[in-house]
Amino acid sequence: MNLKKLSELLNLSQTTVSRALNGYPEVKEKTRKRVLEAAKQYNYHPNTLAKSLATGQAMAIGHVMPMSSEEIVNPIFGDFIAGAGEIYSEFGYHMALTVVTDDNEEAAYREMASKRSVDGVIIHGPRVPDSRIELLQDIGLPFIVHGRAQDTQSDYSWFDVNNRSAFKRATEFLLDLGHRRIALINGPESMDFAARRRSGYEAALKAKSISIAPEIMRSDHMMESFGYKSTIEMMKLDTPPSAFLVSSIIPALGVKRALSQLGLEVGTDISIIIHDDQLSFLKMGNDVPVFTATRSSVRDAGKRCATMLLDMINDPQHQPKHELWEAELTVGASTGPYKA
Amino acid sequence: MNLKKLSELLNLSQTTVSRALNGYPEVKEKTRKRVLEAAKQYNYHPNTLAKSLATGQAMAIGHVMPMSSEEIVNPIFGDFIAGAGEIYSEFGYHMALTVVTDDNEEAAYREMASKRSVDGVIIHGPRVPDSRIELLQDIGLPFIVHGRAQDTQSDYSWFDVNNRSAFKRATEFLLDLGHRRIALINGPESMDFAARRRSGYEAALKAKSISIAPEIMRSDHMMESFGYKSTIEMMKLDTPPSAFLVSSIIPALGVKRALSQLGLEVGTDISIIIHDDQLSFLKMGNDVPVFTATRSSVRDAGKRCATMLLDMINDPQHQPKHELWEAELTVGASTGPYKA
DNA sequence: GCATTTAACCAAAGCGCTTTGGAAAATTTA
DNA sequence: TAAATTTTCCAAAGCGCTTTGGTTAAATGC
Repeated sequence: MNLKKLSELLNLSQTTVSRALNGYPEVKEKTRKRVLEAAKQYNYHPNTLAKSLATGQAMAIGHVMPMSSEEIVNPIFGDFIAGAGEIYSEFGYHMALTVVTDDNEEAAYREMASKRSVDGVIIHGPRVPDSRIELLQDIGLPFIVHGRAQDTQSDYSWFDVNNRSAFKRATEFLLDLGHRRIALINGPESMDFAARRRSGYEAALKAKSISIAPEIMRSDHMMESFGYKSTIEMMKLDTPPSAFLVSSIIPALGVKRALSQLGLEVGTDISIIIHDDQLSFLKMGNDVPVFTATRSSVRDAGKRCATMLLDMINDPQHQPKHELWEAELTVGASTGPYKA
Repeated sequence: MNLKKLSELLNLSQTTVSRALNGYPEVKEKTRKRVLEAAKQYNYHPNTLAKSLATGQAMAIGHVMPMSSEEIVNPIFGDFIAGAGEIYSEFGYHMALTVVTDDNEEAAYREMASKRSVDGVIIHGPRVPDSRIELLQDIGLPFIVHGRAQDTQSDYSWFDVNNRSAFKRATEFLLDLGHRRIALINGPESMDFAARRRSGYEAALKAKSISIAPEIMRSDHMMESFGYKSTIEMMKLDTPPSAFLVSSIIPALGVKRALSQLGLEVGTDISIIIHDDQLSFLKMGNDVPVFTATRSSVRDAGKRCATMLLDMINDPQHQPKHELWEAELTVGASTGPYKA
């Protein structure tokens, strides 16, 4: 069923049928009703491609899922996409997902722009600095960054969680419990968020005149095994850490596994505090959370990013917008006072 | 830059330029070279929408991501999509992702078909029975099921892991170690894969004349907390299980957490065997895996499904195809002989 | 009652591509 | 060298929609 057939069936012009369906005023109410009913009866939906071609709006948002050389899929991605997807559905957009290897990422954006297959894109996992920002500004494709990049001259829209303050806060929490030797298990420091987290951690230590100890700071892809391995190694040091600050629940699972294996009880013998993206499948603990954490739902972040981007797209003279969310500290069972 | 401008620049007709770019033979080699160079120079990419409209091929595959009422995002999804996406990229397709709440899923498929925005779809998480199969057959949209559904009359294409044999094998492995009371922590039994897994588990028990004990069998969404809670409860029984068979690494983490908390050492005091989808971010253990597991990479499954679907789409008179992969048992540190 | 406005509809152009059915130019055949 | 064939290119139609610029019929103004 297409417009032509439907209009013939109704003895109306395509113009009128189209207008009736799209809610234009220059069509009699009675006619509109007739059209809507027929559309329903014949399960008519306008061909997306034709519509997009005619209107110049692809009604799609592009997401590029970079596949690191280590072939790790960031679990954050799934939850973020779920959030964003909800918003897209609500407004009739859909999500065009492209999987690329790291080195093809720029080409992927160029293609999206040139093919006119999306109305905007979301940039995931910004690095410091990130060439994608300038690229998209050049080609003039609306975009929003989930996170921020540093060292960028120009202004652009971003949504971010205040990673620095969250990690400063978390470190202070541990310091207040009496911990002085606090390990940092961070994400890859080429990533902007990891750099900011480290900066927050260091700021809190400096404020207490505690020196930064590189031997208890690690940064890598946030896998379970990374947390495990780092912990095992650090606990062998002459003065091992008494607390761990971990960038994600995934490596934290590894930290916990290592500590259990060493016969240490988390929350009493040794403390763990994490940043929790509230991944839906890893909600742990009921009344008392398993991990003390700075929390911020990545799902909600997805929703917000999508909303902001759609707003931008539908407001031609939009100015760059910024939004910074504070993470919330929730105390769980994984932290306790320093035990000598 | 579009075809018209490019052809004017080249002093050629749109026809010739189009043919040159698409590799048709009726264009002089010299001309083709000239066209290709100009296309590159001006960074010309054909407008996807126009191309799709003209050819009738959307060059897109639809994925519907159902959002359960519990709002859980299955982490499997991310890895599967990464695999499928790789194949799509390779063949110039893209992925159209739609997030829907459970009750809107059928409508989402109908819309995709009617809007002609995708050339085919992948069905995730088939249930027993699953109405989507008949629906898609009705509307005539090519599809492949990741998994299988039962109780379906007609033939359709699917790709599946042999869940039954995997769980039979895993159960037998535990039985051989002397375990007689084996708990099953399964996915939701409305899901086909979970039903098959249970069937494999029961078959192995029956073969040894061990009775099925409902009090040590659970099925629910595969969250960490589900594994934890189930374990705590089961270990309170008069005759608690001496081994756990767990449907995914996620609830297995919860099982392990509960057992550690109870002071039991996994692998000696009590055994865990899991089905491992080899989620990239949860690779645990180096030489010896943490968990004994039946393994099957969901990432590879995504690749294979995508390949099969594209094959179907490009072969108009395709017959339904089926592919069943066997999971591989790898022994890790989480299992050991039965200790009275 | 006639001119003017408004309401309701339509024909046709256009979005940017592919593809059909020729036509002109180059090449081969006789 | 003229005819037949092949090569190379092009004009125009069509994919299914939206939208511009009418036109006709009904309503309003004076």
